[in-house]
Amino acid sequence: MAAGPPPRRATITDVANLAQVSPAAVSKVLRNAYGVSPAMQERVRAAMAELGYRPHAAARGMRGQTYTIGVLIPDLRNPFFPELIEGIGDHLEGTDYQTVLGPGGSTPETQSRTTDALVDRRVDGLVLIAPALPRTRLEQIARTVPVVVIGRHGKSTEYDGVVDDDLMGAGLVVDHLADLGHRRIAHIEHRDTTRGIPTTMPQTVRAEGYRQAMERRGLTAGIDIVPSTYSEAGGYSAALELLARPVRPTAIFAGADVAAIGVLNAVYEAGLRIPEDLSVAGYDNTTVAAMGPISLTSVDQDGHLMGGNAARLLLERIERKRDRSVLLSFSPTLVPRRSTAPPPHA
Amino acid sequence: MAAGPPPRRATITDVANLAQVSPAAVSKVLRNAYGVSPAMQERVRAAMAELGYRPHAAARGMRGQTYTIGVLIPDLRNPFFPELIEGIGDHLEGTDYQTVLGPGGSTPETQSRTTDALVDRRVDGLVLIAPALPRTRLEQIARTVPVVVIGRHGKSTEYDGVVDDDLMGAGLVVDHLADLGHRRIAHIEHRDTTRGIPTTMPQTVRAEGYRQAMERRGLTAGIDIVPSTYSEAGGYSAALELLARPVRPTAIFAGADVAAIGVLNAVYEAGLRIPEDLSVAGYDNTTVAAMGPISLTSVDQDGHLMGGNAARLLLERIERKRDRSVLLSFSPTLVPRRSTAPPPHA
DNA sequence: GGAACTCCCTGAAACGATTCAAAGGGACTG
DNA sequence: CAGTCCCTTTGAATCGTTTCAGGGAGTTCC
Repeated sequence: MAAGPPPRRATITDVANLAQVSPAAVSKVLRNAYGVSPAMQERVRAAMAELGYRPHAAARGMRGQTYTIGVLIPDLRNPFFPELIEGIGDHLEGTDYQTVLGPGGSTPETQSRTTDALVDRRVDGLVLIAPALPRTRLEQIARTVPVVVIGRHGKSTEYDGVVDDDLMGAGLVVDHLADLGHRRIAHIEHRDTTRGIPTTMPQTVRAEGYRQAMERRGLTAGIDIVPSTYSEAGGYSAALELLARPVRPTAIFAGADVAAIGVLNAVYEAGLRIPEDLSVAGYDNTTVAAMGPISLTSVDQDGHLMGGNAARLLLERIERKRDRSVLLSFSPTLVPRRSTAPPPHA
Repeated sequence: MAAGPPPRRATITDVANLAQVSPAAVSKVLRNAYGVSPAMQERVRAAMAELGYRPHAAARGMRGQTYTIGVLIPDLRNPFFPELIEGIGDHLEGTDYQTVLGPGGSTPETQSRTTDALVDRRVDGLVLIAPALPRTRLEQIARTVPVVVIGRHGKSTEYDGVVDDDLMGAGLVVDHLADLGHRRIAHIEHRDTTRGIPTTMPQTVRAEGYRQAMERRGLTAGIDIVPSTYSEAGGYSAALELLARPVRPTAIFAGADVAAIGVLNAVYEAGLRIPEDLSVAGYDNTTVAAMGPISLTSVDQDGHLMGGNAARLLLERIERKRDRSVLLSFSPTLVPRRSTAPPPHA
């Protein structure tokens, strides 16, 4: 109906005046605080509705909370992250909290800047997705504001953690390939050259899981790790290197789907067929992996579940229901597809 | 070195005390405001550094600005959006502004909620990416805070716009296919059933561009639009429908790459070959399109450029350098790949 | 019937910055 | 040398909300 530009946003005082109560009372209603009669509750709500009142988050933050949860997201292109975000958002649905994303980039510097920016904006809690920051920095942040770290394996007393068991995930892939009869299974690892990248990152654990599983299956001789990056270009160059080996591997386990795609490109260009000549597996079970023409065997982490739990842990901290730290480790599952099969002449 | 938890965050007053100046002076230094002597500038900066002072964004927002740019991002999985975000971020690099993303979902209701949440947090400006909100709502928001809308074709006096010329883009695809000899070119359109979705959305313009181009090329009889959704499932089902036609199209132009992927799946399962039996083209030139095994002909929009310009327009508004609205329209380019070729027996 | 509790509710003081009017101090002008 | 002007600096008010210490009005209990 009314379409004119509101000359001024209604404040808590406006509401208080209209409802004939004190601003403090309105504040209580706003926060569902204790000590409010139904009658006043009613009147205040009516006044808020009439004025179209919306609380000023920044002003609230000056004394109390901002009802904002900050999420550091390093790489917007990583198709796994939206799952996490949705998990977080769904868990926060119905609460007064609002998710806000800070694009953090991939370097410790940019991530540090973005995290600071979120802290400056007084978020009530922080979810850090696979942060490339040293542990001391993480703990320093966690002393300022409740923090949940997703995807880092190290434990800390300062913050909570949610991880996928990458050690197990890598094992699932090796077992799957070994069961098919492969003995020479190569692995593409993400090896970051930037200093300050900690060893508790998923890529390191995945490589370690690969190594352990190979040993467990008695395939120590077939261990072959190519350091590269989790990217299409990284997978591509690593695959070229592997295809040039005097004795080629019969299977390539890329530590991430994106890298596996690069492998597919290289294999495609080399004129080899998948899975007849070479098996390829990835990690993350991204939507790309599921596409018909690609059909990539991959490891699935339940991102939605992980995100939801991260949000839960964070709220527990914010609402002071818990004060000791927790590390939640989820088990991944293998999703076999057409990119893996028994090796040639097996 | 010092690792202990700072007992309290330094405030502007702490800085003022240490530097022996007034808080107002510190505030000026902070904002690079006029009327500050180099000497004081120097002393204040030193004090800020010594205390590790960081401005409290919420408190700043109470009177002045928050130095925060809010970005509404409807679908985190859309691989085109990261380009835009990066473009925005790069343009803001070096300024005091920080980008913050609000995950908006795909419905008008959730997008409206997220936008409100950003406004409640007093962002200085708002970039709305392909918002599914009615124009009146957009204008209402724009009267509260500077707004740039990306991807909507309608003009408004209240907000600025940045669009890709989808009419031209669709024409590029049709021309390309027609040049190859195709006459029966089908199009998959995104038809939203939700009420309140305006007709200035890209999908509508793309469909119109397809129609106009077909007529221009004298292929009116070959016009065949399948309403579906821009998603893998949507492309899949639309392709099934098209493949079941008594007279099959020789080329399918999906309005988005994701939908094109669905088409590929269906075609793959039907045992047809691309491009020998059928040509397929998409839109958006996502990373998936470039992958070797897929190699999808697509239309490229320069997202980085568009995002950067959106940020520029927004800053102009925030800094009051301009008060009349602008609509920037960028021209897309065609990226031909292996998924398109002359039709069978041509 | 008075003391002790409960409940609701309120006034005023924060929170950390920005803004604004005005004060102070030189340098320039006539 | 007084008057003007300009530039730097400051004190105090202000933004919208929460917090905190009480104030009043009923109840309950002995």
